[in-house]
Amino acid sequence: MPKMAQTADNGETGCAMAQMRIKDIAAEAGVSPATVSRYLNNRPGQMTEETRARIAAVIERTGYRPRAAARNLRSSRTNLIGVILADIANPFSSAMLEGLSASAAARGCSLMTAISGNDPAKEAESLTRLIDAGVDGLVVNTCGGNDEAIAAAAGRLPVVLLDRDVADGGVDLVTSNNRELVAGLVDALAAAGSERLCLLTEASDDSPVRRERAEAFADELSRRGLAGEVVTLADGGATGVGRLDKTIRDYAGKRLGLIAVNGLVFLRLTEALAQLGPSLPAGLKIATFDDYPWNHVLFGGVTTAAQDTLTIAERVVKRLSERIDVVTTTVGEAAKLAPKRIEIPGHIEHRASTSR
Amino acid sequence: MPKMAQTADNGETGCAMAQMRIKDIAAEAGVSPATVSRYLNNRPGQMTEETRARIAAVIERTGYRPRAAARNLRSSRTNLIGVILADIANPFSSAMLEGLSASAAARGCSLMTAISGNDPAKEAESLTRLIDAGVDGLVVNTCGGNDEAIAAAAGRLPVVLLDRDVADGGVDLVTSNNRELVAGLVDALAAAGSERLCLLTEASDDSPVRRERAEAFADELSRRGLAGEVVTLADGGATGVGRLDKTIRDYAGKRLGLIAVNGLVFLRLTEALAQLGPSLPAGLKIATFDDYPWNHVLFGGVTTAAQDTLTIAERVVKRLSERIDVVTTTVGEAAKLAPKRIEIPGHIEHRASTSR
DNA sequence: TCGGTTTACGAAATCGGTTTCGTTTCGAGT
DNA sequence: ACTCGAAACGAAACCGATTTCGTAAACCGA
Repeated sequence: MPKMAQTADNGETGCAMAQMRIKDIAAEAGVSPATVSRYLNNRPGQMTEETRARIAAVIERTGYRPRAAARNLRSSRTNLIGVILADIANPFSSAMLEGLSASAAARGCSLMTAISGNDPAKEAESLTRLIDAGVDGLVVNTCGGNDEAIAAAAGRLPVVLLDRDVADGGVDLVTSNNRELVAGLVDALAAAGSERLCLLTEASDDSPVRRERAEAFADELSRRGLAGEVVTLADGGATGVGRLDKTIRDYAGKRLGLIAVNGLVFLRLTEALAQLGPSLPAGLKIATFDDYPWNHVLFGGVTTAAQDTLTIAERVVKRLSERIDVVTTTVGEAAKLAPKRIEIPGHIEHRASTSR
Repeated sequence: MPKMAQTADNGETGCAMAQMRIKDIAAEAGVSPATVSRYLNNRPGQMTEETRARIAAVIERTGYRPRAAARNLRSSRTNLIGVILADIANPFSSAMLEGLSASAAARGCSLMTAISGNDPAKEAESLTRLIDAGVDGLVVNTCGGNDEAIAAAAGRLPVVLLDRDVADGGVDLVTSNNRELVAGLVDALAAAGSERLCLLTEASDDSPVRRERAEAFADELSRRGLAGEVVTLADGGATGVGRLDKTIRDYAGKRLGLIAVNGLVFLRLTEALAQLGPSLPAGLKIATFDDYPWNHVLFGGVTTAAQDTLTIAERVVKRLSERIDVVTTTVGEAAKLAPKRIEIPGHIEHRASTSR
């Protein structure tokens, strides 16, 4: 015999305690739960303006909020977007997170975040944890080493890669237009009179982004007939700085132009230069990627290739939404979206470090 | 008449497609769904070692993963922790997020994050959105202006405040020991020979943190009989820098010691100093809060009050877990935990800016 | 006025786990 | 051998929404 587990006292005691359920609202408004549900999701099967008003009034009065868990179960949608970030200390990542948060909120979604700290094992764990949690889609700024796992995930639910691609290549990717940015920095240095250009990179950094920037750099040099090379610093410690130091000393006064491939390398460059003196050696010009707030201040301002993080975030969420909509709309395997590569233009902040 | 909606074909076709349900596992292992559920949550009602092994084998083989939404619905727990951050651009916040992420993951929880961008309206919206999503508890780094809403939330679910308190005061708070840190910085400056100290703050910053540091600063000065004052910069733009500029010029060569109340103020201070010259004016000593990576580099290294973000994060999650456990364990209103204020000691990074 | 569509809405199945409660089995005590 | 209590497990209710399907009323053109 089924138990009677309805709310016992339901008199007009305005005391809307102990969490209302949709059927309570329905009863109070004199309609069925189905109708309330339709109201909540304003579904095609419309209702009388009068019914709508009655339901609205009850909900307003009781402060009713539908339980997400129940909704998720039945509809198998959570309105959650999973985000895996490689390195939150990187301002690019934090800016990204802020942008993603805003764009997602604008679509009524919340963010579930995980941070791998550049550890592939953690990244893999985050991947399964977020998927198990039931996210509708996934944004991954991968640290590498999980390419198959990520590709596999992309086969099971919408995934958009952020900034860093996977080997396979069958997954959506949103990134800055690195070739354009590299060209912009080379432009700036050339205009400042640099005759020989170096792109500074780190040995441990074998990311697609680094490779792309390095290739673009080489292409750009040969296209303009400029001299230059890619200088790879040893990781951490004095060795790298020493190498850098040498490079700088070798060329000091010879119209050398330096580009740091990312903010971390720029930090190490700054340290090395600090040993030579607080201001730039004469004739040395500098530019960098990643627009840290400090770039305004160091050396009186460092010319910077700034990424349009807000737009990137927006496009990521937009693309993910498209995929999510397809998944929940399409019946079978039909209408699979082809993987897409989206490049967002950035811009160059011209500052004192590349003035004449 | 109830429909037969079981999985139709269930032959030994190892092809474990279309998402297994707990009853499929149960059938395959020759037990009831209840037993599988007990296995998944290793519940007190134990089972035969043999049964356990059979279930484990089936789960292993099929790669079954329980659907979180269903679990959440019945148990009304989500293993989700909501996090609201005021300003993700602040490295303190990103470090915090990383720490929270790790600590939460260690307890099998995921993070739902929202970023208010110091906008009270967004913060309020995030508050309701996260609560509606069903988080088990909430970590709030408030930007202010929502004190009653936050207090109200704390009455309905576990809430732990991060760094910034609310007016009411009835909510758990985890923060750095600001008095100790201020004392440490004053120590460093005094040891470096500064005779007159200024604490630089911003007009727009009326946060409890700023107040606490300012009070501690004043106390520390009078305790040691040192001269000094709190200097409030006008917001943004030249005015603030001008004010600062004047202060510095007035005192230059007079053993002035400056403390930036946070990283943002330090940035502006650096800008102002850059106008005077790339290295510190003679006799000027500097110290700051918030350990940005650049603090190693600027002025050859800036003495910094560093917060122990990892420990803070860990204690936040621990405290939140305690509250969550109480909520889900306790029957009635009994055993309410009293609000608690937890202070985590930080430490001073002594660098060149306060050397003799 | 009448068949044929819409439109508005309700009854009940459903999502996939968890939890309660009851039954069977098994071992120990006398 | 028989009772009793605990351990192991199954049947079925349950969480609270969504969704399907069916029906009655309203509408509409001929």
